[in-house]
Amino acid sequence: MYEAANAWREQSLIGGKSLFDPSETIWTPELLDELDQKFVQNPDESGLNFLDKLKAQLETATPQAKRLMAELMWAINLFPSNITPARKREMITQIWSWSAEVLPASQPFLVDDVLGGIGSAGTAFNTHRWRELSFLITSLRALRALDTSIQRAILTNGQKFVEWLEQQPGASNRQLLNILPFLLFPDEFERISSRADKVGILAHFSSEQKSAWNNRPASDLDRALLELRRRLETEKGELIDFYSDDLRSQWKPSSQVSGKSERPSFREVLTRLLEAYDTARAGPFTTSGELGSAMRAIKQWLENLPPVAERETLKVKVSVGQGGWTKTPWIAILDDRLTTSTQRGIYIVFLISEDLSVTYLTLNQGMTDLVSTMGQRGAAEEMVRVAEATRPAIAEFLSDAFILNNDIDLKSDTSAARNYEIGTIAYLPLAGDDLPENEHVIEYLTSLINAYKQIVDAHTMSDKTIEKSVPNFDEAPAFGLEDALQDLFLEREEVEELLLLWQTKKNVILQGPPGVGKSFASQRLAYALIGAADPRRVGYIQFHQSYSYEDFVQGYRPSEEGFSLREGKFVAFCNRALAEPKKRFVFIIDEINRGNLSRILGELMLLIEPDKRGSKWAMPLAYSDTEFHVPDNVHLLGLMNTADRSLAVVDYALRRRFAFVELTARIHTRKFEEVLISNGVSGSIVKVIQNRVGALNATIVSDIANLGPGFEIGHSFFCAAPVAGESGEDWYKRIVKTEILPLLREYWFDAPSNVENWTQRLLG
DNA sequence: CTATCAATCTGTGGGTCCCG
DNA sequence: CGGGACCCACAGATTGATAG
Repeated sequence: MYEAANAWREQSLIGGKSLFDPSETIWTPELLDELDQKFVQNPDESGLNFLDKLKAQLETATPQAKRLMAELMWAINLFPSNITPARKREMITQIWSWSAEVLPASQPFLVDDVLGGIGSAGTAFNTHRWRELSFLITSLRALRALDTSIQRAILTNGQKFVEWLEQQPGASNRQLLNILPFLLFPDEFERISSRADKVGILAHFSSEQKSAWNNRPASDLDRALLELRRRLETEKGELIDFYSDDLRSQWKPSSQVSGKSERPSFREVLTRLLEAYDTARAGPFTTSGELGSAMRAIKQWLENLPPVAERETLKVKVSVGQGGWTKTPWIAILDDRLTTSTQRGIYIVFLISEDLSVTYLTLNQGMTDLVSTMGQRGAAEEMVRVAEATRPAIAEFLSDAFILNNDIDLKSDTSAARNYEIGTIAYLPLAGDDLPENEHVIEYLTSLINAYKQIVDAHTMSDKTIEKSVPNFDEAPAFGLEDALQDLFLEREEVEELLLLWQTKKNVILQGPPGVGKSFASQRLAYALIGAADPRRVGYIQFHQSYSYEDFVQGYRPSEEGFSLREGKFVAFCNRALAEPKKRFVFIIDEINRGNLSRILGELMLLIEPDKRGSKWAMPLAYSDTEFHVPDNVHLLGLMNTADRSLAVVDYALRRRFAFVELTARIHTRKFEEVLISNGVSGSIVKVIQNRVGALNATIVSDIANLGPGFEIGHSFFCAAPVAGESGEDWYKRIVKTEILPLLREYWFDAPSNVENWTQRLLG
């Protein structure tokens, strides 16, 4: 590419010869004047595409002028990488062909290597192509009017070139003003086509503001950039690229969303979408106007929903059709680690029935890909198989309102609708005229996203590639002590001891202050105990004040035909464990101290004891006659926050049935240092954390009257890496301000001076 | 019912221009 | 100075139509 650019300079700009056919001299003032007449002075405002208009404009031009136009087109297309080489070739040969001459075959200047492009010029370069082309023609005409020796000087000296080019009429805002100097003098100019980016880089790395740089001529910017590049390269000792992820995040921070307006209700945004769609589908397909805004509105609503917003990998897509109206509009939430398209994989999707009477919130599967590989029938079977394998793994994460089958009716006869119906794993119908309140929608979605996360985790942990697209729970990968140790802050002996204790006592409680990684550890320990990273065999619930026996064991729930007896989460889990007695199962109860244990467990209080497992202890449950027991292969893991003062003293019943394991803050361990360093935090910041937070913890521990060891600040607050572009110091301050200080205010709510004092000490 | 296709969309850009 | 409008090219997505 650089060679081609150089050849262009020597052969055409200086020599005046045609690039593709050097026997002819076409880069002449006369031909440039002709193109100026036909093209620059003769704009075509009609609605045709660029090439058609150009053809008409050049209708009466000489063959030489047409060939020159083809080569000009070549020149302005040398830089952009956002236009494919094939497209570039097509345009160039087409223009050349208007001259009634075939482009000599096997052009070295038209191969992919030359036309592949060197940097994106963005859409504007295409949109404003006519401006760029006019600018090039005008400038070259001006160049030719100069003395030959001056022409030569300009074309061989980068500084002279840019100073001359920026003087040409219409130069401001032309991307060629950035592109041409780089093409001809790649060592002196940046590979940047945008003035805005140049200004952005300079403003970031210098003391001058954007506005100051904006007022400078292009040559100043380029000189300053060259200096900057040399300085940075000396500092870093390696070549730099301003568009490398590392540097780019520094000078071009991603735009942040401003959450200014009040959040509308889900009911409003969905109703608005339905009404706009209903109105629009009477006419020809288009998503402009009200329908488009309604689609954007619901997309934004979902994107800003906390459980979606806090997971970067979740993407929202909305569709009402493509080319034609779909009978089944949908709004999907996809995790891009599993799938980026509704054509494959598992995802969350709202499906709207054709008559708009009902919207189903579903967990569903992409079908298009499957159909293309295994045919309609095979795909249908596969989807049913996947749905059946997935349901048990997610059941306990889903809100009770969900129904775990594919019995939905989209009231449409299209194949798309039928495939959605077949692929449904779980669903929740929302009646169009009676949509739930925001809080309920959020609750449903949160539980569904939680369930979805299990599937994605199983998928990513099993290290299967997307082609398999569906997690295979039957082949959950082995997970052993070593795997657990990799991520945990615990010593080998501690974990071995814990696992041994857990195997014999069956029930363990992990307790500790906030931020010691209890939740994180619980999953790894569970996998280590069962020997496989198999989410199907790990249950999880979180207790709260209103958690009840009915939720946990069994109870009557409202259903279509009045009330029906339903299994609680734990009983359902035990029944699954019963079916596979050779395998271990783990049930995790987060915040176990927040629920009223004897009220929630009822008679199970007795049955969970390690020596009361097995069928001989089976007894009927409160609401039914069938006998129940907790199988031997079910292990319980409770999580308890020792700094939670909202609860009463842990009662004796709990003490007697669970073994207690204490997790402590591990700020002074080598592991802690390693994790932080690998996150890009400097050693000095690590020392600062260890000193200051260590001192704080010492104070907390010694404050026996109010606090004590159970209130220490845990290490995991600092285990999240700095965000892109954030310095180690900013990161530390952010964690302190957003995580640690709020906690301290709670701890010392009656001693604000303590908080004040520690705010100073922590922030230095 | 299935397989394939044509038509037309959206998403995504290292974009600019212009308004408030 | 932020944000919307602009509306090109490409790649890929989506869906109804059509033929088998």
